[in-house]
Amino acid sequence: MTNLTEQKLNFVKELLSWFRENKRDLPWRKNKNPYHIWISEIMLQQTRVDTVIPYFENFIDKFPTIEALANAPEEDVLKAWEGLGYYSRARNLHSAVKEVKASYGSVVPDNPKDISSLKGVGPYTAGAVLSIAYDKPEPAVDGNVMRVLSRYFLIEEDITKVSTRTAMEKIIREIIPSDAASDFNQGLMELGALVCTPKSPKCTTCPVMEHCDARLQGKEEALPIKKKAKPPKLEQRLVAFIEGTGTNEGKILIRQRPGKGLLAGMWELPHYLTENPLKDWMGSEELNEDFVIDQYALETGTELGSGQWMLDINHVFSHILWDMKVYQFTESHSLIEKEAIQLSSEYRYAWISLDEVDEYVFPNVFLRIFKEVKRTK
DNA sequence: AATTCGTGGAG
DNA sequence: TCTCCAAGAAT
Repeated sequence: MTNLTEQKLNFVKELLSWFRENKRDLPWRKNKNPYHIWISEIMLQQTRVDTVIPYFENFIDKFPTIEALANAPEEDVLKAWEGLGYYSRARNLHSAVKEVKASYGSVVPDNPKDISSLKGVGPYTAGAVLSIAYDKPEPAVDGNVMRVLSRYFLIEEDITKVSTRTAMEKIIREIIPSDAASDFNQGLMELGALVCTPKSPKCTTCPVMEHCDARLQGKEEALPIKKKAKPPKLEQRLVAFIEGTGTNEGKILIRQRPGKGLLAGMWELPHYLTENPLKDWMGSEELNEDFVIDQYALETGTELGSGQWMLDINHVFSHILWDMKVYQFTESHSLIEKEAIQLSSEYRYAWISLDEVDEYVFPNVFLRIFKEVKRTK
């Protein structure tokens, strides 16, 4: 460390001092338990701190140790993740924890090679766990860090590019203090979260504002450079809220999605993508209901009675916008044997009462539909 | 390199 | 209401 500029040395000193005075009291900062740090880092991927806190506390309560999580059924793990989004994180975490139990004596690996081999652990998470839990001087470059660095050093590269992140990891390796890696990395992220915010950065109270190149040139609001994401693709979907008759009296029909892709393995109400999205649903309600009846028959070989509009609801994913209309149907009669339902479809089906909803894992949009239905009835 | 993975809060 | 986006990883 002989060619460090004064700008860099100043940055480390002021950042550490600021962090130790201003760090938030967060649940995963109560101790240095590597398992806890790991869980928090997975949950925090693309997810706000305030959203994560209750999930983290419940998760640690349900699965206090590596062994407890490794031994838990996947369904229980997903249930604890319900509503948090990006459900592959939960599956990968569960798989990785089993691997830690099997291959590392239930101890979270403390070196880059081993920890990076775990499912769901990428460059950021590997560095975060190694530095925060084990004080290893590894970079943990997330969106906060890239925003802070891009401003402080006036880096005008697109931060959505991998090459930009690796360049920043190189900068961190040059300046990360070997005796304070944990506080340094956390300090960078904390500064980005509390002071060097995306909009209206609070430069007047920033501990490193004096040498911040972006601020000195009045460019802090223009950084970081980030390519705009494509708008979500519109999908108009017709949802079937099907109430059972006979032995299914008082129940509704749900189905489980395939194990891969969007909302993998989650339960939902049956719903069908319209072929030609008509702007603002110009088609008639009758045509919509007939479409559902036809699609449902094709998928399950079972007939539905006439439908009735229940509610409209939208849900935005990162890349898809579901514009949904929910119709209520009653089970009419089976065209074929009930057991055949599962044979003609990539979905599994189940009749449940609304009171049993909490025994299955549903993505948020369907929980909202259930809540609305319960409120209305 | 570009796309696919959820959700909800802030302005 | 609309836009952005938050402690990213896998493919």
